[in-house]
Amino acid sequence: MTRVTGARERARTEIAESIKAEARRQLADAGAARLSLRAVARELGMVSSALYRYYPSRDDLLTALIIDAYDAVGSAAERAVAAAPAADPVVRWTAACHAVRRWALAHPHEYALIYGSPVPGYAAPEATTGPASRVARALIGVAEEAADSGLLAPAPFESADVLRDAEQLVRRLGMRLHPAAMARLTAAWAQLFGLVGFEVFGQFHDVVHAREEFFDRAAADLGRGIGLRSPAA
Amino acid sequence: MTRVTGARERARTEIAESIKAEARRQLADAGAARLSLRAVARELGMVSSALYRYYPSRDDLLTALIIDAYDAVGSAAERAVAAAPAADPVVRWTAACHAVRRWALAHPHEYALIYGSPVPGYAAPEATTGPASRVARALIGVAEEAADSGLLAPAPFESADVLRDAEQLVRRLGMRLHPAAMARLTAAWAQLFGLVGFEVFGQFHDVVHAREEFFDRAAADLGRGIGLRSPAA
DNA sequence: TCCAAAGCAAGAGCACTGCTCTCGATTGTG
DNA sequence: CACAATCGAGAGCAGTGCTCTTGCTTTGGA
Repeated sequence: MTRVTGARERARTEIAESIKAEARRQLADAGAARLSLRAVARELGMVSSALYRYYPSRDDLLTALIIDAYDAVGSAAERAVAAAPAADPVVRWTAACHAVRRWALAHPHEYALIYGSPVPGYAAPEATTGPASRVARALIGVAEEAADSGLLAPAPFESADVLRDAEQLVRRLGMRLHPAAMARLTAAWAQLFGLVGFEVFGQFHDVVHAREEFFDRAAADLGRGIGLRSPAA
Repeated sequence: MTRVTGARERARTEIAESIKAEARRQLADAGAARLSLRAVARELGMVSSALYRYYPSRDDLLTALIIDAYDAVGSAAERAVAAAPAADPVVRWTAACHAVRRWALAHPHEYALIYGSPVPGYAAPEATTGPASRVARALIGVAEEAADSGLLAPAPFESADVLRDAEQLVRRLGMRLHPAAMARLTAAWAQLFGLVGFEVFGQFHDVVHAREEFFDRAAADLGRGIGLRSPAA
């Protein structure tokens, strides 16, 4: 895959990469709104106009950061699921949830970039949709395995339209979860980010102090809500 | 309450109000990031430096808008609860949820301002905490009434620390809900805004199409999850 | 090997931003 | 009436994203 490339091309991707790295540093420091192309260029010892050779606009640079961020949470969730014991779907589910939360707390500004208010006038390009679904795929994977082991209780979702949406979605993602379960999982997916977002964005300030425990219980309930069951001991 | 005030003072609050109104218009149009003091001043026929007599900084103007936004969602939720039939807590709960969702969809940028990523370097002043809790209070009210009518099933929350947080919170808000119920409600509260936020911020694009129905079921499940029960027919 | 073409950094410049400061004019009050 | 507080206007500062032009360097083909 790693084709041999000319010196120029190699230098180009290298510079583009260090621009992104510096941008990510500033993003982590001060947030997306304060990310300045000029400051990035300055820090890299180049003039601001030179930077436009690598990223045609601020939005393009942000898009690159967005894709990386989606990949980072996604892979964190995947790794957490892979590392969790295969036997108990509820444990696997909460492991994925905790991974998302941990990543979000460790990278609040990157989290805000992808799950917070969208940047003004910014439309997510197609390129982001793939990485954006990695967390969802990980969660769906847990539910599918549970279903295979007979540990996914049937939980109906009484709406033909919603079930149709769910079926379409499962097909598009190339997965095989039952539509009703998929519909409930979609809700749980959104609700998970409600929990994480409130904590990251400070809405739990002076409201919840025992946050890890609170989240753990809430996440487990979320998993049980979509029908996940622990194996009988 | 409405004290008689001098002409100057009256003019002052009037101007401050029209600044806020124009700012809200621009916020609704383009989002918080694109809200420009200079543009507001321009639209009002004044010079930008004059505006600083009324709002010492952009953040102060934003704070005023934030308070108004919290009040707007809060009152929408309160009115929805008041208008819903008193007999069925689940219906009352979902009515509040729908009110929040409707308001959010109608005012996406204001929603983003209060429940999206916090503006960089902006710390919510004390003055916002009151209005910020109105939605939560409305939801808690529904749960309390349900408990009074015997329609709140006991739903434990197995964590002493979390229960202590919940108890503290209930006391601070001057309410009387059972701590375990409060803990679950806190989670449901955050999850509700997960559902709403994902829809408003476009995360449901190409994922959920039957959104009203989807939300309705999810919100009802949320209510049942904290123990709300419909009265036996 | 030579040369045109493409890629690149640099600088100047445009229109915009939040914010500060100063300077007169206006206003309400002692 | 006089004085002090308040106010609007303007200039100005430092910063932003982005464009365009000017030369220099690297590259690939004749």
